This record gives sequence, structure tokens and C-alpha cells, in this order.
Amino acid sequence: MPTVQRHVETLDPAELSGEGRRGLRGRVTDALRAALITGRIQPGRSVTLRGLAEELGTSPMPVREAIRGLAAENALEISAKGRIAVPKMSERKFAEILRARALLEPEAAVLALPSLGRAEIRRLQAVDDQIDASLGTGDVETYMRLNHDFHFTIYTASGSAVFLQLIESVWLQFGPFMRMVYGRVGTAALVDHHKQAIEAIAARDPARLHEAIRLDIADGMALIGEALGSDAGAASEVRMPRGV
Amino acid sequence: MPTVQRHVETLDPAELSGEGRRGLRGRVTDALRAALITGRIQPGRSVTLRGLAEELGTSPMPVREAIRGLAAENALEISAKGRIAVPKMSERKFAEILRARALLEPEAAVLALPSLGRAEIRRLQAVDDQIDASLGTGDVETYMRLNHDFHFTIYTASGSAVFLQLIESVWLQFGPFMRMVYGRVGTAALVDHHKQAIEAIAARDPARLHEAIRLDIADGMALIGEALGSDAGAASEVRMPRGV
DNA sequence: CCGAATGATTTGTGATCACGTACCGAAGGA
DNA sequence: TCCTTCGGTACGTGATCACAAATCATTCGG
Repeated sequence: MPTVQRHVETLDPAELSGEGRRGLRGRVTDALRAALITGRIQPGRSVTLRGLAEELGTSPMPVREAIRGLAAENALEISAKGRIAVPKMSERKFAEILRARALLEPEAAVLALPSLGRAEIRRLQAVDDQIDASLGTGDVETYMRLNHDFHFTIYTASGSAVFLQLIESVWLQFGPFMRMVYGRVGTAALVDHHKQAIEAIAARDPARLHEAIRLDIADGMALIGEALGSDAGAASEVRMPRGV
Repeated sequence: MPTVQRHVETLDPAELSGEGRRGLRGRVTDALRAALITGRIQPGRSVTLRGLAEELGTSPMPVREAIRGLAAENALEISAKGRIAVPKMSERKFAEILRARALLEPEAAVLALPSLGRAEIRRLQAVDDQIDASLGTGDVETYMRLNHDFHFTIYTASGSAVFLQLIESVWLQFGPFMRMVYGRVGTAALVDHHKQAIEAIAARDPARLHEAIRLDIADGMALIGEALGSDAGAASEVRMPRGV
């Protein structure tokens, strides 16, 4: 039997056989996206078509197209010679991502506000409670999955496919890097503004929601920037753009 | 010999054999991107793998991956049954795109300001002169290509791969639609704020550049919205977001 | 003259293969 | 001991094929 786990411990076993009928490529794409956003595939790690195909128990064909799609949103990188890799993070790129997030995500949250009813608020509170619990245990992967859940529960409610795709593209770019940093500094020092966001949603206050999301992004990214400053000097560059 | 032009007059003949050695898929992707941004492929038009491959004189293989990449940035749409098509524009989606453009593009322009020297300013002026000329002739495709040139000359100078990819993704989404509208209402009534932008760049004034780009987007999109309002009632929804 | 059924055609999908190139190891020489 | 050289291996790429599903046109029944 295949499933050889060539890619070291990078787990992608048979989680593609779980769901509905959306084609092999769709399931491969989902598996890779989830692995990237939760940072299970580390930056710099080389990724091969045949390797992934073997891990997933398919032919290289669906993997090729999935990879191509992810490369199109800069979630993966294909070098000049065609080699596939998870893009490395640079100080400059990190600043750009922070800037883009600060622009897009608060706006998407405000856009979503009318659609965020009691059910969504309850869900957000439940997720946030789980986040608090996971912070204590230091389980990085669970935290990243839950944090993604929290933010995208809001953004998805906006119903804006345009914003959703833009934001998801950005998350895919910093996900692997974020995981690497958390793995180094731990999750104990993490603070978020999720509760302020939930309060703003409950109060139907767009301005406060905008500010809560903006602060959540700024603080989380600043923490990473500081932690990175020790060995990369990235903290200095990490500032919010002009008016934001 | 192939090159059968099955896709009606949608021109994609042998413009892929023009340039350097970047693989067949790269050239196919470029050809499709250019065709989409200048609106040569109309919304709703069905696109087939074998059809495009025949037009371009290749096997369906490179087309498959190119299509997959473009679909990943919402430039193409794959229906539930797998059919490929240029996405249709909706009133809501149009408003979302306008909002995203108004957020991202002025910021990218400000980001690019330090890198915009005399050479870039001269290039911008030259392109803008050509635009003025093309407006008189009513040549829609030339106008769209030049307008794209003008904006992306600025954004590219920012050196931000993150912003560039986000903005290009949005342009790919409204390109085909924009062409359709211009083809209906003509380009005579078009006004832009390119000259103000050039002046702001020359004056090294970030705030004025930000405002010029914002107005250029808002006016251009509003014109489309109004023109669309006659048969789709899209103009009412087209408003700038809160603080922008 | 119109609408439903059926058969041929076309579609995307996944698998497999051949090819040229880049990478990575060990062996040889300075 | 270090560097170069030279094979073998693994890589992405493009092409081709088989297959199932969907589409479309024709034809038959009303």
C-alpha cells in the first residue's frame, strides 16, 4: 500500500477520503490548504508532485492541478527551474501582509455585520472559549485552526466572495510562517481582541468592530514581529500604515 | 494545421510563441490573462480545454493547468459540473470589487511613491497621452490595455508582490465585464484622474496621490455603474465605503 | 406543429508514459 | 582534507488515452 509519508512527518494521510463528492483534485486542494493555513507544511520545505501523490494515494495528476491553483494565489512557490516550495517569509513581505490584512479584514468584518445574528455570535463565543483553552495547553495547531475559524466565521458571513478570496489568499501566505514562529515562542503570551469584536457585533457597532479586528491583527502580527526581531531584526519594520 | 479559432473571434492565435523560454503553460497563462484583462473573452462565453488547446496549437495539458491557476484567483469559474466559463458580473459583486479596489490600489500607489522617479513619471505621461489619443478613436481594447499599463506601472513600482497579486486578481475579475460595458457605451465619456496622479507623484505628495487613485477608481467604476443602471439598476449600490 | 426521448458528440478527469534537466550521491584527483 | 567530476536518481512538463457524465441535435410520438 502507498501512503509512504515521504514528506517526513508532514501529515496528510487519508483526510481526503472524508467528505463528499467533489473530485479528487478538490479534496487534495482542501487537504493542502488546511495543512498550509495551520502551518503543518513548513516554509522552505520542498514539496514534490510524486511525493504528495504518494502520500495521498493518488496519481500525480490531481496534485499537479491543486499545486497550480495554490501557486496562483502565492500559497506555494515555483522556482525558475520548476521546483515547488513553501515560500519563505521576508521582513518586507511580512510588512506587506500586515498592511493588506489591516486594510481588508476590518472592512470585511463591517461588511458582514448585518449578517451576524445570534447564531453566529454564539458560534464565535464558543470558538473563542476553545481558543482560551487551547492557549493554556500550548497546542499550536489547534490554536491556529480555531483562530482561523473565528476570523472566517465573520468574513464568510459577509457573503463577499471577492473579499473572502483576497483574505484567504493572504492567510495562506502567512500561515506556515506563523506556525513556525508560534512553535518557537509558544502561544502563552498571545492576546487577542476577539471578545471586543464579539461585543461590537452584539452592539451592532461597525466602528468598534472595525477597530477590534484591526487591533487583533496589529497585536498578533506585532507579537510575531517582536519575537522575530531577536534573530531577524524584523520588529522595526512592523508598523501600521499611515492612517490605520 | 490546427489554430482553428473555434472560440468564435476570440483571438489567441500565435501570440504565445513570441517570447522567452518560460514553458508552454506560462505562455498560455499570459495569453489568457491578457485576453481577460483587455476583455477579449466575454463573460458567459463558454471556454473549453480542447478548444483553447486547439486555438493555441498545444495539447490540452498546459491549458488545464493555466485554467486551474486562473480559476484559483476567480478569473475563471468552474461550475459544479466542471464547465469552465468567464464569471458573470452581478450588482453585488461589482460593489465588492469597487470596494476592494478603493482599499488596495491607493495604498499600493502610496507604497510605490518612493520608487517612482523621473523615468517612471515620463513613462506614465507617455501612456496617459496615448490614452487621450485612444479615447478619441473609441478603440476599447487599446484603451483597456493602456489603462492597465498606467495603473500597473505605478503598482509594480511598489515592489510589493503581495499587493500586486491581490490587485491583479481583482482586475482579472472586472476586466471582461468592463470591456463589455465600454463596448456598449463607448469610451468618449471617459474621464480619469491620471494627470492629478502624475502631478502628485511629481510633487512627492502621498495624500494627493492616494486621493487621485481613489477618485480615478471611483469615477471610472461609477460611470460603469450608471451605464449599467439603465438595464440592471446597479448605480444605486455603487457607493464608496465608510471612511474612504 | 410542438414537446419528449434517445443516440452521437463533446466535455472534464484521472492515469500513465517519455523526455530533458536538475539535483545529489560517491569516487577520484590535487 | 577539500574540491571537482561523474554517474544515478528524482523532478516537472507535455502528450496521450480511457472513462463517465453532460450536452446537443435529431427523431419519434402526440
